[in-house]
Amino acid sequence: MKKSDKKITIKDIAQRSGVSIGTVDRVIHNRGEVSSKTMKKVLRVTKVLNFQPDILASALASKKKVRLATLMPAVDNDSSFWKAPNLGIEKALKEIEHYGVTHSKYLFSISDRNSFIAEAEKVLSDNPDGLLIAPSLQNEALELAKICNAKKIPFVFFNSNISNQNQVCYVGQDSKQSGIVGAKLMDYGLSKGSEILVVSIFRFLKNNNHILNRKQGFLQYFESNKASRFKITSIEINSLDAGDIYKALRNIFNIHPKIKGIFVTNSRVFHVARFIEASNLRGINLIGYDLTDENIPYLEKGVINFLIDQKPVEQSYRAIIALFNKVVLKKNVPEEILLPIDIVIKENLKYYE
Amino acid sequence: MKKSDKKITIKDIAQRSGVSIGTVDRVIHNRGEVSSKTMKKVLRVTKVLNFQPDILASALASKKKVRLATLMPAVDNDSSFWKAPNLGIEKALKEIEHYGVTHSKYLFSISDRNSFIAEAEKVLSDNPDGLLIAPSLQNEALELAKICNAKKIPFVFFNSNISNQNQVCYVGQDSKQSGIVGAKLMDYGLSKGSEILVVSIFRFLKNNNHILNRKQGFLQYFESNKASRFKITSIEINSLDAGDIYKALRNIFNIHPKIKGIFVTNSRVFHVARFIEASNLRGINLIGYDLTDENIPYLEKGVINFLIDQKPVEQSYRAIIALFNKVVLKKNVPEEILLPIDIVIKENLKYYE
DNA sequence: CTGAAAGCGCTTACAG
DNA sequence: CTGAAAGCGCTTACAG
Repeated sequence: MKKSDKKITIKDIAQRSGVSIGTVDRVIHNRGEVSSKTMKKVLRVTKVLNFQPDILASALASKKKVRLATLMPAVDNDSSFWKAPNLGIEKALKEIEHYGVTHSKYLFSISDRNSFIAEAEKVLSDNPDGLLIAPSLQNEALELAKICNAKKIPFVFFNSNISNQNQVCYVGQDSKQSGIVGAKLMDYGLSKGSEILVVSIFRFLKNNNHILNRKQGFLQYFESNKASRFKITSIEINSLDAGDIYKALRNIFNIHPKIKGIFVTNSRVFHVARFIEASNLRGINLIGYDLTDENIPYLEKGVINFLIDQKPVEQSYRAIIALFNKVVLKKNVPEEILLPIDIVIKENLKYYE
Repeated sequence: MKKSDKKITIKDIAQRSGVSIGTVDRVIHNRGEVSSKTMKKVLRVTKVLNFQPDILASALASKKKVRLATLMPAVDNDSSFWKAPNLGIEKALKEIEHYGVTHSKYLFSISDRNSFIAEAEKVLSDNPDGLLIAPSLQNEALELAKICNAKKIPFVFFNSNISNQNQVCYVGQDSKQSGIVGAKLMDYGLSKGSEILVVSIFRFLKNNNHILNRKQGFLQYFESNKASRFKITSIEINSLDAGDIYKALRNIFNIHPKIKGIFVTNSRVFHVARFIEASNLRGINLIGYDLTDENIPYLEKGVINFLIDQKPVEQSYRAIIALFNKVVLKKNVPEEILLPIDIVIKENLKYYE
């Protein structure tokens, strides 16, 4: 709190070291052409005076341009989830544009692996100074990560993660824990002996740990806590076609007509809500993910009881800032930035939209 | 997106207007000594070129110092709630210190109206350029607001609000809506016919709308939705003494032994948790506010089911930034910044701490 | 009322 | 290996 009043500048440290400010700049940025003797001297003074460079002045004087890029899914016509990250990216860019940061976006289709590969190639040929990746198609993203490492392009994963790829950082939710939260909410509201259904809907389920982990977390909660209270059934639907999904749900309800709780492992929960409405089912506890345009009306109507929000806007915002900190400010960035598992009901919805 | 590539500067607009950059600066900052003719000319060019001043360069060149101040409750030994805002204030200050912002803190005791008045007088005699106020003692804060208006000191309310005082902004939660959220969670988990207790604990209850509004929201939910499902009783405890609180609770439980749900309208919910534990009561649904050091252990143990978080760190952070935007950057600030009503359970706790 | 000049703290060639 | 100088976009006295 009481720090010395006057801001100390490279001028001060130049004087105290008996060199010119140009030399000070060289040692601060470690760009060589300095004798080890003066190097040491300057570094010492730097420490002693606790010099903090003024990054505003630095940005002003520097003509350097930094090019960032983002590779993420396009909004598909099934779910609008991927609209939100754009807002976070834009917000972050606005804050850092004064630092000479530019940005390009590359969009792939979440149901088309080839589109991922094509866009990844474009990114690589543009050779950005830093890359933001949503690795929703895990196998393909893994390949990309390897190439980035080879080309020394620092990258941040956001929304979902792949462990140990030398990413600068992962920004997103702990997917398994979010499943546990879903389970707790289910447990809290369901009466003893009820039957529960877990629904996973994704084109390439085996290729997406994010969704699998949620299911695992959900199941684990009941295994460890109250194995006997509920009977749990799971289905996987490897299609985004509304007809296919409807058929699969109708089929499972024919077999298990007494299901009273449904947990959907991603934003496709609205399909289940539609099914419930169309089938005129009553008293079903429905929990899913994400405040998408498709889901929100069902939360408001009470067909969906809880939506778990992953803060998609903040994810991309924080991810860009993390990349900026690493690439531009050379700051240390934490390996993981885990965002809250927000529990959204009709009554607190408007503060998350 | 496609904006003209080159950044346009006061130099550009000086050239295009046929004046010097000094003059441009005068009109941009409206500091007079400019003929209306050149004024108009320069303004026109400014619009046409869509000139955006570089605030980094501006801050660098300017020697101006801006003094902000905060008046808020000290941490009392009953609840640690007021620890959190300090973090938000510090985070904000770190981000804006390059702009020449300094800050002083003034702490009053939430149980001592005179201490508020004493600190308010100190603030006023220091005459800051902007003031952050937590108006927990409403009547006293109201007086202060009036004086600030007279002295033209812009101020932001945070945590709780007093309407129509010409504040720059209110940053905090919608207290009534948070009560509604509490009610919904109570409703969701309680079986029909249960009895509910609403507990308010505060030294000067009548002097704090924030807490009263929460209660009102809670009651309103049940009045409008399910009047008949539950029986609801309320008590007010105008003391922070643990003995007094314990006695009051014991008394109410003697009269209403079948209470199955308790809603506490502020961070003092841990008192009720202690009572429940000590009395060995079972199957009680307990909902309260704030992730304080006192409350968290009871959430973890399962004595408290839900805590509604008001994001105290973010509140103060956003409040300082709002003040900064208004005072330093002369930006427009929204009248209200309403933060989410976060629902916290044991399972998602760690992401909010 | 207006302009020229110095300076904020740093970076970037350029000369030696 | 090192220093002096110009410049980033803006603000601030100072002359006139």
